[in-house]
Amino acid sequence: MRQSREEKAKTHERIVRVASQRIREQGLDQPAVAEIMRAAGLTHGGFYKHFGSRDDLIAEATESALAASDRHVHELTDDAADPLAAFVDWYLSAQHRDEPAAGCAVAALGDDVRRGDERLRSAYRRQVERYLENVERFLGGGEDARQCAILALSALVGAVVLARAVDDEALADEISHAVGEGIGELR
Amino acid sequence: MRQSREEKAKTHERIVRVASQRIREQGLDQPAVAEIMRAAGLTHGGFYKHFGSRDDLIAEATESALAASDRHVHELTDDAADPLAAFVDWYLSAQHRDEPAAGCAVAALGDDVRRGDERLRSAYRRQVERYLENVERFLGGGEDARQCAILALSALVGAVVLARAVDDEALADEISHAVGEGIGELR
DNA sequence: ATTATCTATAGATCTATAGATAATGC
DNA sequence: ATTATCTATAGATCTATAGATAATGC
Repeated sequence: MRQSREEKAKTHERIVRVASQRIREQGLDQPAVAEIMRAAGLTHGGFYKHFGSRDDLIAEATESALAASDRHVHELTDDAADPLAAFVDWYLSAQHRDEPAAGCAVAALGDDVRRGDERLRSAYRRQVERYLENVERFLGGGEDARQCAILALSALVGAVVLARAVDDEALADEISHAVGEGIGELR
Repeated sequence: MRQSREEKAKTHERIVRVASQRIREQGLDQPAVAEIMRAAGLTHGGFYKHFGSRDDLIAEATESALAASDRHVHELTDDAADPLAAFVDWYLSAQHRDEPAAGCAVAALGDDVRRGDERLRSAYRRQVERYLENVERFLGGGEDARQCAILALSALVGAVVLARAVDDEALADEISHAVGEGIGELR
């Protein structure tokens, strides 16, 4: 059953990708090693030839999930006529709200990262800073652009956290809509 | 070692109070029954005379934590000259940021409640609605007061989630300050 | 007699490791 | 010969239960 080194590297990446989705959906503590390996098409025994510990995988998967957010922002906005609108519309969309596994790790993992170690919190901060740089640029870089960017990002993250947690889709829609309107009026 | 019924009711409340602090600090999954009981000054064996299951305690503790937020808002604002400022200043304070165990459960448990059952998500929604009613009232109840209240609450929750998760106190302070300024300009 | 709490433990689950298997690459 | 993955399991931890203990309240 042994595979080549190239195959092993692909396997490693597949485990990380599966884990980065699972942690956004279930949190950092919930997905078991065996479950992640099964989802990656493997048994749990080989896990420790890829990672020193479960914590190592979780850290790598968290970093991967956060980096994916940054790539996604650039894909959405690099060629957009209105990059701020493109970013905000995605962030507040029902699809993003309903698919945390494929969405922003800053919104999906905030509470978990707070309780995590330095590596997790540092990666989280770096993605927050990248978001702020992007939103500041979208806003045109005026005098209070950074303050506006912080307000906008906080409102976006809060809106997604609230919209996902409440058990009322009409309220979730109302929150997303109101925050979208509010951010539109910031510039 | 047996105690009276009145004592038992007090014990029950003490377990719930301890649990409501632990879950805000550590999340819904982390604190073990034995750990909560130890923190309440008991052994784990008696737990199931108080609660049908661990999930029952977590649900009761979540409801208790959310209700505590509502009481706290009223204590802060009922006699305040500027209720909105009193609420926002508390919410964005370094003390609130640094003591999640005693703070707002909407910010501390958003990601966890999303993954939780109907009872948790319903209690969460009710507290979100109570927050919105209060903030709407603080804003004077104008035409777009509800939309402003949603924007303000989202920004507050997002700011606390971000400020707690990043590993840079200067950035955390900057986030809190910027969101406070931004909300001040809403009215 | 009842019952609130305690000690002890069964059963389940999870991380991590040991040793076997089989394909790679010298 | 090396090593990527597999099967099997040790050791730790957690929920939930069983039975013992001792204070309450009829």
